Amino acid sequence: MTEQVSRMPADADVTRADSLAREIYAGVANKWALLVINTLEDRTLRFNELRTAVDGISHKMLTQTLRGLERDGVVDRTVYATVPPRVDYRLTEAGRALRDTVNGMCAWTRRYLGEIEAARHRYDTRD
Amino acid sequence: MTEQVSRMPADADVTRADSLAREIYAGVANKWALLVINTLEDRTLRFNELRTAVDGISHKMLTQTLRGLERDGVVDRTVYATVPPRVDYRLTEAGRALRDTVNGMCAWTRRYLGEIEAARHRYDTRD
DNA sequence: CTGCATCCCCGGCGATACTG
DNA sequence: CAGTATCGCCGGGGATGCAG
Repeated sequence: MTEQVSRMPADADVTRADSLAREIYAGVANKWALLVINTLEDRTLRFNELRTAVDGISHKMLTQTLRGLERDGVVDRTVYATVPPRVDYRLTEAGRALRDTVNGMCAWTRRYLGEIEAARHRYDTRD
Repeated sequence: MTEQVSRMPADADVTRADSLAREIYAGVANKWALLVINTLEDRTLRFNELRTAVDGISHKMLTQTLRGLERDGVVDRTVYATVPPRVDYRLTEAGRALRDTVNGMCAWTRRYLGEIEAARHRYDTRD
């Protein structure tokens, strides 16, 4: 009996975990999040330092991206009660682990840059 | 003299390569592209098989994503002149290399699923 | 079955202005 | 300096229909 009633919740948990993973994956798999993670590397940066370093990102998108990463425990946010205020951002342990995989994507881009360019030219001039 | 005239183009090339890398990075760093790459793995799949497997992706987005990946030489597209038509998609060598790094992100999600969930709860119930 | 075009709407994102 | 809120637009992307 216990086996029967416990089966359904177990399956439901698997489904929930899957959809959660999907959601996390989708949240992290976006341009700005990955660029921010890449930029942070091992450094501790302030809001405007990040804003300058990421280049192309707007004030709003940076805030939004940082909130998401902070919520997921990827970046750590430290507020200093000074005036003017100062806020430091750095990667958490989970964030550094993620950064390692993100670096792999960067390496891939560099490694295949030439091939991709060639493939594009072939594709664009086909026929 | 040759050194002087060759300097400017060299710098320009670096800049161009950087922006190209950025563009490729941005193109690949999106939810649907990564999910398609993950789904393809080592298999060869037809359009509708992919459509079903990726779940949540629309007809239009799948077409669009596949075109982009095909153009960048990440996926290989094979058309059979049969009726009804049949089109097979598979990862190229570059695509498989990219998949390896993408798998790293999946592994990361699984590894930190619990921590992320906890971090979210902490964030959402702070104060 | 696969792919392209069209329409249309919702929401992401930039710009701007205002608090602490 | 850092963050929040509001507004407005442009475009991503879903739905649908048609072609090969």
